[in-house]
Amino acid sequence: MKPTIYDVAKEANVSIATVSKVINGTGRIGEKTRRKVLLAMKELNYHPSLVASALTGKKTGTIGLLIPDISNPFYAELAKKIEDRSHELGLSVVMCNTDYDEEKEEKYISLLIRKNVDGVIFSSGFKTVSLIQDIVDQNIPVALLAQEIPRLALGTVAIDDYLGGYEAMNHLLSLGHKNVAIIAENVHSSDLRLNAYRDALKEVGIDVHDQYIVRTNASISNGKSCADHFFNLSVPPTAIFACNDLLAAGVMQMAGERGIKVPEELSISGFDNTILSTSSAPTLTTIAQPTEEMGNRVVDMLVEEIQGKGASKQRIKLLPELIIRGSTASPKGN
Amino acid sequence: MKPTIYDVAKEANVSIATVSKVINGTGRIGEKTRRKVLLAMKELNYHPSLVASALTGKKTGTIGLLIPDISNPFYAELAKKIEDRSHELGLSVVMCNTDYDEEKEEKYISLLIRKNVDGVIFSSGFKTVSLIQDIVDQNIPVALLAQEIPRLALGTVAIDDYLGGYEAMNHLLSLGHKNVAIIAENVHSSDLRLNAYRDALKEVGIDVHDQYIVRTNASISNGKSCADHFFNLSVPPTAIFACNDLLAAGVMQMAGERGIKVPEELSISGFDNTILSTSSAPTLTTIAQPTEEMGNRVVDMLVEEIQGKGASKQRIKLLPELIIRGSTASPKGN
DNA sequence: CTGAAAGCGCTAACAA
DNA sequence: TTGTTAGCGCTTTCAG
Repeated sequence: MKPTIYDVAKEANVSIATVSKVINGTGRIGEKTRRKVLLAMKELNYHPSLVASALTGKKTGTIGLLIPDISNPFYAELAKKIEDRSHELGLSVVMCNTDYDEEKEEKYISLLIRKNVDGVIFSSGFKTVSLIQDIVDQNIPVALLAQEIPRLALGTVAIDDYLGGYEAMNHLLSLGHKNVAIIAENVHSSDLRLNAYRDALKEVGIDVHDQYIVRTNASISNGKSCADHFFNLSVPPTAIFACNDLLAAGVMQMAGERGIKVPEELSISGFDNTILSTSSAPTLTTIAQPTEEMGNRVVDMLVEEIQGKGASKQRIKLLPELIIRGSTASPKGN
Repeated sequence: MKPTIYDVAKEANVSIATVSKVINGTGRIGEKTRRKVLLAMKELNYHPSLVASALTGKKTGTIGLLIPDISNPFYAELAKKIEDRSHELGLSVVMCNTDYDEEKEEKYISLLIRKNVDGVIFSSGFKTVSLIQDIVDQNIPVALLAQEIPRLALGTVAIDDYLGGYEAMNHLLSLGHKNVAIIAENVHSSDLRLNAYRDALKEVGIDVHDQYIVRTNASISNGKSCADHFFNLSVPPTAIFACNDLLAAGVMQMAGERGIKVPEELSISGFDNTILSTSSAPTLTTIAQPTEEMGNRVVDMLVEEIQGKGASKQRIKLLPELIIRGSTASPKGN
């Protein structure tokens, strides 16, 4: 069996209270006894049980991370930063991949509550907002990432999606494109990017055509089929704004398959600035999200909540940045 | 405060033992009481604490996943499959991103022990083998993924790396390449791929030149610098076998920067068949690992260990598959 | 400076 | 069928 605090106490000839104190550095302990105890712990290869200490009211040192799809490079990057920062702060993270599936979301929420996690980070793409309320009701600190929920007073770290959308559109329009399509996601952030899309078009006096607007879930294959749809229109767009790099990669692939040259015949802008945007050819013009800062700040925000100290809740909006690469150019004959 | 089993018992006018029984479906409970209890649980929005039940000797329902870099698409994919399967089986997974850092490895091992996880999956890239022994000593079930450790009698799911390396080399050589370089990783699986590299060359009577062999860590930028190194040789290789897609992507980028045409002037083979291999242009010839099956089987294997039933430990070697795409061709003048 | 003892929320005999 | 009770391993007063 795994050694317990009793074993250590016996080995060191002290009481369990004493052992507990040296483990936690609480109370005053004589240098000799401390050594004795430390030694006994080494000897027995003792690892204090977090389960037991959690039961006595201490924190579990665990946070939950709800993320829609870890195989999307953007989320993978975010997860990595979150994990990094959490680890620095001595927290471990339970990865909850929801696959945009409400049932999984629900199961995970319940699980996290039962696990007594210290807090949870909800990342973009969360469908069932009412579930978040469930967790808030349990007095479990929550932080929102890359997703703002207007009606919930929760600490949030996000980027300005409207601005990001506007930057992408502005770039495309200033290159001279008139027929610009958009592939948006079925999540809130895409609503804002879509608003920017519409506003940007109106601003330069271009009508918004519904046939140029499509919504889907993030994946390369969906990007391909949406592109295919656009290419089949009687007046195909000369530029496509894909609301994430995965979709953009799909568009680029389909363009390749149809023999459509990028950027000569078709300009493409992605969103997220993932690893995909530099590994494609041509490289992808995209909107960068500061994943590292987002990850750090959301963890820090959550930890502050957990420790109950400090700053009142806030919504932090970081600014996206347009990264111009090889997939965008002026339309032919411009 | 969060409701406890006592609150539920009081609300339902029964004892806590009864409540416990209906929660776990153990013992025999009258239909009426069961309903009463269930109702009380709903009313109070009660979630049984896993922490408490874990302390009484039950499983924690948690496994640890040690992975070197979740932002590497191959690992992200693997993590996703593992998470999927675990979730199906009612397990949650603590993500431990080690960054190939021995200190992090060590901290995580200790953490997982303290957390009383039911088992842990060590994925390729684990440096400090002795640490694995630590966890085995604690009687915590372990499964190895994509990484075989010859001296440890542990359940393992991996691919046949030698075969994978051989397939890649065989493809390159049969295209007529004579000067083939390799970029290997600093992990065990690359040893095997490197062996295959050497054997394949010898088989066709080509000398193995050390200048064509480089080892590094997986990243695009390392791929670029290794490629740069090769391009500067007096006799640059006409083909490069990169031991993973990240490195291959780097090679492709550097080739682009130097104006070297792929595949006309340089053939590239990757390894892993990640999302990168289809999003690049040209698309990348690579060796596919069956991530889904690997993920499923390693989880199943671990669970069997945990449940103590069944099959003796085994090493499962799945077979890799060569995927020929656009980045390889016969060398010029062949 | 050190130890005894009362819980934390739940499970699992054992009684009733 | 239901309840009583003794722990699980640890923290934390409160005494000594």
